[in-house]
Amino acid sequence: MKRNLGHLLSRAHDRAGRWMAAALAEAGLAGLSPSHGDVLARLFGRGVATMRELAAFAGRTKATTTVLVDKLEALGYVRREASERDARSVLVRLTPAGEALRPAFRSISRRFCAFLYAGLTREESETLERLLEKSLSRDEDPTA
Amino acid sequence: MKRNLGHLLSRAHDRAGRWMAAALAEAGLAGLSPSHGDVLARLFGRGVATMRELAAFAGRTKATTTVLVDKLEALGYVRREASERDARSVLVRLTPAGEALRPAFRSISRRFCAFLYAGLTREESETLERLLEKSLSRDEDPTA
DNA sequence: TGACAAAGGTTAGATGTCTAACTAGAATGC
DNA sequence: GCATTCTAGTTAGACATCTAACCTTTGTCA
Repeated sequence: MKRNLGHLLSRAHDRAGRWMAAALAEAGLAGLSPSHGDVLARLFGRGVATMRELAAFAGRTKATTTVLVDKLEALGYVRREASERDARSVLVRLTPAGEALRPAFRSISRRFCAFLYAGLTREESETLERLLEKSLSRDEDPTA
Repeated sequence: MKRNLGHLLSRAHDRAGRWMAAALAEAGLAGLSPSHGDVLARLFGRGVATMRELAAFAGRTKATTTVLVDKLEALGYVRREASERDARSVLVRLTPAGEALRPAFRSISRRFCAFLYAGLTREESETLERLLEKSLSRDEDPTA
């Protein structure tokens, strides 16, 4: 035990982020970040979502999500709509151009998994996921 | 197997970063980021280091490290010195004010470990480290 | 020795991210 | 029914980070 879990997490996270940024660029989506990918992934799964849902899914704040959606909207991949049920709420939906990204995203997603789990056996992969989930599942700040 | 290792890594990394930022603020070091902590940690271990060494240790680029050291220097914790052996090189050294941070950093480091490994048995902790290291140890971009 | 490449650092500009403050609409409670 | 409080989202300002371009010094090699 080297007690360097912090460093390992940092390196693993950085590497995953770099891989994803490169993959997005390679797919003709230069300028999009992994967080933009999270937003799109959510829309591919649900079709429509509020800003709040997108923020929660991407693990970013509302403010950041506003900027992320601004960019996707400027690029023509999504559009904002007013919600009928709640006038405060904004619904984000894929445009046809956004829908057209779906196959590229499936490919990226599949290769991303292959990248992340490369070098690990199936059993090791499951163990790694289980331990990370266990580590994350306790109360938010046990030292407070 | 949920195939969500990317999300898990992201969450774990974010959480560790937030914990560290809060701990630094609590120690009277508000405004310092985990990367500043990495730079200081290296100096506590080695006493003196070049920009290049600090960048490698913190896992940041040279440009970022310049900014990090700028801030630590402005706060009076480190100072830059010319290297005698290589006129291109800059040596970074702790000032007395920087040295004075050492005990606070020991405490933070210890509590950080306790935080990261909380909820895991010793064996689980070792397994988690080993699997992350194994995952990180392959070639940089096997999909290229 | 002299040209050219490589390496250490910095600077400039862009971007993703955060917190804090703000607007506007919905819920709650007396 | 009206005031208070809460919630959804945006904006402004700050900061860490990156890449690209640059300067200076060192190393290489013919």
